[in-house]
Amino acid sequence: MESDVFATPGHLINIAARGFARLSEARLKPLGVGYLPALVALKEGRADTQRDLARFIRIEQPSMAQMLVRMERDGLIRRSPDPADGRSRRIALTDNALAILPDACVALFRGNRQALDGFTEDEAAQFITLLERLIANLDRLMSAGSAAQQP
Amino acid sequence: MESDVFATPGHLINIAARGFARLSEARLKPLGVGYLPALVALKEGRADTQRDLARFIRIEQPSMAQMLVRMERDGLIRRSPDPADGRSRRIALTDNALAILPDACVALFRGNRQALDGFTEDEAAQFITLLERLIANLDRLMSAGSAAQQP
DNA sequence: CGGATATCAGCGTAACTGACATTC
DNA sequence: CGAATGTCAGTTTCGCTGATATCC
Repeated sequence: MESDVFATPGHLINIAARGFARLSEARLKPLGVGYLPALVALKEGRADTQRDLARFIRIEQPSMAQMLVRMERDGLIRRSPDPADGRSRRIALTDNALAILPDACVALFRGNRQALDGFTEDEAAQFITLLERLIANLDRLMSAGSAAQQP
Repeated sequence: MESDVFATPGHLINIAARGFARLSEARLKPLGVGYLPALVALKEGRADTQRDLARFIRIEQPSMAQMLVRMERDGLIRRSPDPADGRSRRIALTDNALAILPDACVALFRGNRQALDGFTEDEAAQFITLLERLIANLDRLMSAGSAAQQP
């Protein structure tokens, strides 16, 4: 069985993820790499509380909280008490973030386009589709927990 | 132009990588997730010094060194002075690592197979190919970017 | 000496768990 | 009261850079 560990999706995806991270870090210079999904989610109104953001980004609350602290430190968000719920805080983008976001998105899209250099339209589209199917499988495996084991 | 940040390869790959990491962490219970590539590289004789391992795994030397410290701490490797080169140390797998590795690889392959559940043979093969092309593109982008630094 | 190998020291991010406080 | 929201504290992993030792 010539199964090559170094040609598994898991390993390759890990390499690709690190490559993207480094490229993005170089290009979105002043901006934390991991911030963008949260910033865009906020801008598009997909979430405006820590809880919703954490669910959307798919991380736990403390991780989200920590990121929000950094984002606030970096002047990207502001948090104000929620009048309707004393436990909650409303998260809003600062003007600075709104000013930076468009360029950051442009850089992001450009990096993604270049990463797909040489891909035909069909290949790019299928790649996205396959990735989404793979992620769905991983979700299913995790939520199914350690109970399900079928070869 | 569809500008959905949440459907970019970079973002999806990042989600997939975290999914794989969590799945692997759950399955390779006693084993550090990131260890496997190094362990397999050692077993297959693809590298036996820190320098070669770092190049193969594609991380910097201090990162590799730190991982080797953890691996040594966890009883997976042993390092002995290289008689032919006083600077270098030969890295060898312990019996414990050799005993654990096969099962770990089985678990790894099973996870990868399950992640590709529903993929046809062609889809799986093409997915790998596209990933490798994407990684090559990222490599090119990074080396080009750092090489063309002119003040 | 100059270059390669490894290590030390320190930083930053990203995630986790567990234990609260506060408030609905 | 019980559940939800958020924060605090501590840990681990992983990666980086920069600054040495040491050796070829």
